[in-house]
Amino acid sequence: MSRDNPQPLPGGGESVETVADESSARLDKTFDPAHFEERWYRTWESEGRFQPVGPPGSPRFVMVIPPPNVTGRLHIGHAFGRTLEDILARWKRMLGYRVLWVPGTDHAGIATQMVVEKELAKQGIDRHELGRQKFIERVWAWKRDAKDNIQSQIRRLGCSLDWTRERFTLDPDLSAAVRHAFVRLYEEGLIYRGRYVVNWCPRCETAVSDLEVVHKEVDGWLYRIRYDVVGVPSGAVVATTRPETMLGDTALAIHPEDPRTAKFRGKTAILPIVGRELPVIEDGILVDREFGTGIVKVTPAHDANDFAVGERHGLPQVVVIGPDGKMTAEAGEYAGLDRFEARKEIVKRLEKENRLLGTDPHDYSLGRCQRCDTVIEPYLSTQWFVKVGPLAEPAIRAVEMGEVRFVPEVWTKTYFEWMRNIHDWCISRQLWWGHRIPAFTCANGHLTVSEGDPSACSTCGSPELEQDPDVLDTWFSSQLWPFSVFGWPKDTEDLREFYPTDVLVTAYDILFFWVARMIMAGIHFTGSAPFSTVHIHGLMRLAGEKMSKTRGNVIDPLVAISEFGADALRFTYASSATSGTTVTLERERLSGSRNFATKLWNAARFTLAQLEGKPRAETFEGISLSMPDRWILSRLSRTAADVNRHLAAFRFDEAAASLYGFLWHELCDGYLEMTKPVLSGREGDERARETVRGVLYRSLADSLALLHPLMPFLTEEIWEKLTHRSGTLVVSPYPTGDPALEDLQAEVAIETLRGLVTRVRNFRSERRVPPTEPVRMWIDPQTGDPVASDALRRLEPLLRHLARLSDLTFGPPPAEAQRDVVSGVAVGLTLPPGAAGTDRTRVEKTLAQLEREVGELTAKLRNPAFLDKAPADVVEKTRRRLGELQERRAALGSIASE
RNA sequence: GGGGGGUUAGCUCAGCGGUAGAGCGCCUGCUUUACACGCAGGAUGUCGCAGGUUCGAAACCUGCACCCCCCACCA
Repeated sequence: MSRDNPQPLPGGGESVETVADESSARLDKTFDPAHFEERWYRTWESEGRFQPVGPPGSPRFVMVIPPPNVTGRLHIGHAFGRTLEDILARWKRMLGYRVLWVPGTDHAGIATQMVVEKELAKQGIDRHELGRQKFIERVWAWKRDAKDNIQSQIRRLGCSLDWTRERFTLDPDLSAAVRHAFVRLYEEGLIYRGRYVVNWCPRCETAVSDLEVVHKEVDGWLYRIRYDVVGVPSGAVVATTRPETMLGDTALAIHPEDPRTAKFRGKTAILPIVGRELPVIEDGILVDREFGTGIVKVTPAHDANDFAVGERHGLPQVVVIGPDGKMTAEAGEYAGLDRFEARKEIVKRLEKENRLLGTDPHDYSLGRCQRCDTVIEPYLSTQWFVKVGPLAEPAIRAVEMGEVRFVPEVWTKTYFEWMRNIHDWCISRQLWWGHRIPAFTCANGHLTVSEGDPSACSTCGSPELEQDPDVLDTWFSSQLWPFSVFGWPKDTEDLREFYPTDVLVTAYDILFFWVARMIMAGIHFTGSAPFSTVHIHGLMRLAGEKMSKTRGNVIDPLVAISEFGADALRFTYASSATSGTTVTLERERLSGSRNFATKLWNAARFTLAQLEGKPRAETFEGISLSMPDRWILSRLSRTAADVNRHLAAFRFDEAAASLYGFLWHELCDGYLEMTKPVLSGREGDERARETVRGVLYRSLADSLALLHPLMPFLTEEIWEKLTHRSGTLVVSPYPTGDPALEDLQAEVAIETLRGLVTRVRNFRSERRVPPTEPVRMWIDPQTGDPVASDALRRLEPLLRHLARLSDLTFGPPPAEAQRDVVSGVAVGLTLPPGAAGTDRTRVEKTLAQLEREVGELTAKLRNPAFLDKAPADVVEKTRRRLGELQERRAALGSIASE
């Protein structure tokens, strides 16, 4: 089935296929989701189904989409999260909530800039040739395409987002929110500018935050180098993993209380190669007495620790590695060399000068750029920072007080760990794509930070102002997303009505990048946490391998949709959504979901064919329902209750499993087969048929409704044929279970019936009896649950039909019968004379197992401690079970001992 | 260095104090008029290892082993 050319359809929502009445209730014989998926999406959207309905102030359910980056297309992991959100949105909508789910995209500063740079590089263009203005225009063009792609992908998935409220982090109003937030934090002293050693990517040529540095353990070397010290003939031996930085050394440091290094106190060392004099300083914070030689070289411009030491001791900062990762003029003869080349050269030189005393294997963690994997360089530069501590405190409290809760709960601890050890956040980026920092410098060097573009310096009034060329970390704007989409900082109606939101769904990889910062920003700027529940799902893996863009194994959800259908992909997501940190997407599971969709389709075809043009019971009150009717309605009600419970607990996997089990194994395998004798006219009267039709209708209708959040397209398509109403399932009431329909007696009776049927089939199978061969069955009416036994008499025709019995007798079985006990009911089965005999090995195997279990339970019941301490119901249950096992053993034993 | 998670059927995973489960795969039958993307039946688990708590442990506790994440400014 080709999904590439969806049927062209006339625009507008009412565009449903116009077919004559007679066949309008029929479904195509073959199930092809391509025939209706896109059509239904257009219908829903054009009818405004995704916009909040109901009066403002009525119970609402609000989510904002985690805005996808406009770097390219969505992968299978994004589609996973959006599917979970859509399940919640559709579920809540059907429950009658005023649902709003806000769509949008993120400009994703560094990521998008890199993608476009790469694109340009293919054409041999460097961004610097284009210049800032022209380059940004190119990025905007890229953004438009990417946004369109993402939007169409999300639509194909079926996500019920209110597209009339779509936002982009660089939209004018969202940009205004960013400037407002920046200025406010600046004025509160929570944003500051300063010259510090920051994480610098020499390839991206920008500063990055701590979170954007990925640490990996490497097998490295520790170089031991001898520095001459005036007045100490032996010199000082220092150890370093980065010899190239020694050119920037401006001191040696010792611990003030370390006797080993006391002789260096107050001395002056000579920096090898360079010849610079280095004071020996004493610093108890930097120097660990336990480690190495007890002497540390201090390089304030190339190490964050050394920088702090330099500040404490007023040391000069000598920058020897430039922003491009090449040695600077300060590096003398090494100027222009790449930092790693320089390391080799310097090591060679030290060896030659006999200063390299040794290289020891040394494992350490090396930071790399999250985006390009380049080794991060600690680099001294002027940057903007957020002082995070004061913001973190209330955000920690909000989670402690339960104002925000994580599901699953394990993530709470991770959140606390990070928040309680939080560091200031470097927010300036030396990029072109993003929000320009609203800071201006005048000709006299004064700084003006302003929400609007200022016309004059706030200090000296100079009109010559230059805006800071840097942009903000993309997460600075993302953290405002849950309220900036509603118009903050303006006091808009939307903000009042839809903020704070209810649920945020995201993967754990952006817990710190985004979730934690949203909580901080939300509380700080609006006074409320931006959501009450955060559902954290695992990262999507594809059949065992980790999925990442760099590995190139990113799969476009559209590929999966075209092969299996959107509903199948969604159902697979739901049923795979276990609480672990990784979620595996298996091809086999996709085809399983597709099969499930087909199953439902065919069950619906059967049902529709039965209902077509015939009367059915509209209500079940005051009419007599058969045991199977009562059973399926009871199971339907319980399933509805289960599904609601599971969705409320974010257990999408359990919800999917409940629906799968009910629809396939109870409705299809069970009830549909039970109705056939009645529907075909072989059993029952017209009134019974009307009742069955009514139950079928109700079962299918409720199943469709229950399944709709998971499989919206298919269910809506069938719903239309079933109810003759177009596009209404999306807003139909969600079944929550009807206690009046729950019927324990019917469930016990039918389960017993099904057990008996299975026993007969199993009997045939083990004797290799073809279905045409007659099998006789006896049921001992004295045994089993009295209600069930009584019901079985009335179910006799059904039992005969399902088990294909030639004869069924209520009475003690003859001696030659194969006896057994099923759900407490004693039965006997016989074959016509001359048929194959008992399968001894099988019976004996079962007997052996029974023997073992009987032994275990007997011992348990002989144990006084058990009788004394276990709850009475457990003891009673054990007794009953032992009784059943013994009965079964006796029944089976009678034939085994023949 | 700190923290978290995992180890259950061939595979992917539920279960988290009272008889070991699902889906897929596997084996055996099947023109049972909705469905072979199906129907029916079946096999398969010292629940990582060792102790402990308990009448009772896959589940709780303590070690151990192996895997996977995250955080971290020890030269």
